[in-house]
Amino acid sequence: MATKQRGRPRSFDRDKALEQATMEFWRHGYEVTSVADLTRAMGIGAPSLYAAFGDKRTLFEEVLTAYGATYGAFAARALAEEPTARRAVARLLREAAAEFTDPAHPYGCLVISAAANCTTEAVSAGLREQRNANLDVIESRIAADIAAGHLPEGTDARALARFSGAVFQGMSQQARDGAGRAELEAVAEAAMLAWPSERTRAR
Amino acid sequence: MATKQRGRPRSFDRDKALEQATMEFWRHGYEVTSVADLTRAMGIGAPSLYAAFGDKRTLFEEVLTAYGATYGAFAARALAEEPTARRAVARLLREAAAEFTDPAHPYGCLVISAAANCTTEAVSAGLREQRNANLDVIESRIAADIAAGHLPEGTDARALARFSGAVFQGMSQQARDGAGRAELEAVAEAAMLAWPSERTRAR
DNA sequence: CACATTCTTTAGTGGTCGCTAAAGAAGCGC
DNA sequence: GCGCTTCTTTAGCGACCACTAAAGAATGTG
Repeated sequence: MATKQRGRPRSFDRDKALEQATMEFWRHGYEVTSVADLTRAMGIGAPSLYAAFGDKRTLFEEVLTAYGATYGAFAARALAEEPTARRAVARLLREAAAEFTDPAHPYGCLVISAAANCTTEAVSAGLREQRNANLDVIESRIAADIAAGHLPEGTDARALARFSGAVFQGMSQQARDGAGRAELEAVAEAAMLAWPSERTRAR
Repeated sequence: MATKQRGRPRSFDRDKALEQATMEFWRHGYEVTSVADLTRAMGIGAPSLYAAFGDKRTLFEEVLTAYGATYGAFAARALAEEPTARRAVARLLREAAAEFTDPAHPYGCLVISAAANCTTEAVSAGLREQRNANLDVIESRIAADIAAGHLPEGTDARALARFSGAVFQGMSQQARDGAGRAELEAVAEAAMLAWPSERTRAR
């Protein structure tokens, strides 16, 4: 309600500015990206940034949310839409190989690389929790498949989830180091060899 | 020759100061660690640091060299001393699980984490090259084993090396995120399931 | 039109960055 | 003792950090 806006209208596209901020944080990480870097990339003055997005930390949190809804959404989709844990992780890693090397944006995963060497404890703790939460999702999917008989009884769900997450994070690092899509797809394929084979419920 | 030192002697232990600098860079990364952080940790004034170690970048390079000869030496040893590529990588990952979680020093691998979000291009390029060089070592060991008949002919040496490196890097990240030694050992063990089984030369 | 509201622009704040000139302190040979 | 050398201490360089007060500009409402 009351969508009538009074006063001088904003002269820039807020979403596009947020997108540019995302690219900056993605490229250089939270700590190293300066407000001057951001304002230059966003094409606005510092007071406009602070008026529209709060301070640097708040802007970064909004960037993270937007990232999770766009570039990072493939991960949640893979883990939610596939019928089994094995297929979910296989798709997660396969799509990560493509996403991490897409030349349309910085390489690797923002949540993994932008958090590195972050001295702002609140930010680094939040990102760490986000990564560990993703591990929990994978683990619970594996546990469910074990309970359903799709994976062998002796399977260590926590270890297999950690392993899968480690490969995911390693792929992000290698994408940053210049690995190409095909190379990362080979890594993803190799990783799936470590998984126990699935069993169909019937039989 | 001419070991006689003239002038006022240095009042601090250079090696211990280097060790303290190593810990700082290891904890916070190259870019985020300030010279003020370093001088505080090393217990010396800024001019003493510059006289003894050059500038920040030169000090970091010396830290890297020292790290490779001590905390990071296990990796080169594992890759050099084991008879086969498979055993070399298995040992590399197993020992990494212990090393990355040793409470006597910061978690993870300095070469991997200290380079993250490093805007000083010379530094980040050097570290990237070091990581890629390690990949090459693993790949050549695998290729040698394929040639010697220890690994199946169809084995993709580059992919298997990249996979192993990705797990190594992922383990470093997870150690930084709080994973314990046992958990990382489980990851290492899982990773080795992706390797083809070895064949002895005598059929 | 005047006025209130909200944005942008200009120009800074105190603090920290990597780094260093200059002066004082501590060892050597003589 | 004196001078020479090399270190440490003090103090501060210009540049950048995240952030903001104040003034000007652009819209709405009356």
